[in-house]
Amino acid sequence: MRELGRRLGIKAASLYNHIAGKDDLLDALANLVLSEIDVPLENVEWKDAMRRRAISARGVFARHRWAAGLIDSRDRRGRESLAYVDRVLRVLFRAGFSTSAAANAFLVLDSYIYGFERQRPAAPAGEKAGGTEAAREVLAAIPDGEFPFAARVAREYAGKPFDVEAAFEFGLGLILDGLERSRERGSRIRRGPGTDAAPDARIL
Amino acid sequence: MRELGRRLGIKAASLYNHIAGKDDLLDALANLVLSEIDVPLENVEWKDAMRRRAISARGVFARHRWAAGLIDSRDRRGRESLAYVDRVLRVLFRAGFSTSAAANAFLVLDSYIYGFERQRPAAPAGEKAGGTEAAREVLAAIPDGEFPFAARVAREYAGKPFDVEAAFEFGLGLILDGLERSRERGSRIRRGPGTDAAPDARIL
DNA sequence: ACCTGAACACCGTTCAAGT
DNA sequence: ACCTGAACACCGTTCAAGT
Repeated sequence: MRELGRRLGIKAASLYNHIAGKDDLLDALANLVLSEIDVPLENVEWKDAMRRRAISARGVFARHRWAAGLIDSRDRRGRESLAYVDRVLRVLFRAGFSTSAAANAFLVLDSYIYGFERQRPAAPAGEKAGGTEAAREVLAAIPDGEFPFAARVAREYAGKPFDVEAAFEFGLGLILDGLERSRERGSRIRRGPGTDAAPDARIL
Repeated sequence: MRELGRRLGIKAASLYNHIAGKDDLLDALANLVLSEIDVPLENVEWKDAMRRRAISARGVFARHRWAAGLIDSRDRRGRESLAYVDRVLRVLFRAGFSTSAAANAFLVLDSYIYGFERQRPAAPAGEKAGGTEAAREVLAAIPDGEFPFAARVAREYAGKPFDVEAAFEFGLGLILDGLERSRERGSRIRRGPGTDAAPDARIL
């Protein structure tokens, strides 16, 4: 607050003429970031829509390393937040996911998306070249002869850069394929003779 | 610090006779939590070992909601941290993962594990019965007629509890199956005639 | 060796006083 | 309507003084 005031050329106390408090500001910030994530709605297959959403979200979280933490520390009741959730679920429902299947798919995907950039050691420089420096530091921290497996990986990436985007899309592909498989499996099972499954209970 | 001192029946300043500072303490805490996660080494197939690790970690992060955030805000150079990474990689290497495949598998799995409990709305009470209260609050926050898809999910879980463990293991299964598939695909491709692939380059 | 009180440089926030 | 200075209740940390 004090720092923000300073940057605006204003005393911290004056901020309270414009916002209710720090929480208010952080909520607004979280919503702003959320609105940067793009969720295609028209003319897309669900898998493609989710892939594009995931990639867009990861980009945002890579640019603003604090963002993922901020968003899931706030609760999900702001308009922007609800609108976002609604858009994502809309895509899944339209693709035939049941209520619980959609909820699970959402949770699985977002766990991965939100967790990814947090896991990744902070890469100071560009995107593609990420990790090299971090790997070198880890390597330096490993005592001689200890932790050979960790050392092996650190040595690998101390040399060649780690392709962050490729790694993300590798995991994303796994998950999307898995969701599709379980969706098909779900409907196949339920479509057996004599079953008149409510669309609500197709999977899980 | 001041609060911690109070609980120990001591002034905050006295803490500095025992620890270097707050950062020191948080590092120790992160390592302590890490050591609670169990990574089976003997007589286990990699998939089983990773599944057990994941379930154990999720349990820890569910019990200590601050832990996942703490751990990935610290850097990975403490002994405990390195030992943990080393154990996990050892399992993967022994199962035939290449260096980069192991690194990717690790990153994908941990992104999911660390992201999961953060994503999940805080469930005040017990594990299995989680989410009901949260769902009701979300439902109450949705304006009439708006966000129909979000409302549909909220309505579902305002009634019946959300099975957190089942949801986690659903996603975990997807990812492990996907990793296995890509591992097999990897070795199949490289084992073609005339190829003498280094074990280091089997996948990705 | 360990504790204490006082102080320092910080926070976010409130509020009476100014314009 | 918006800003300011002063103050309040907090932080983590330092350090001379005590035992």
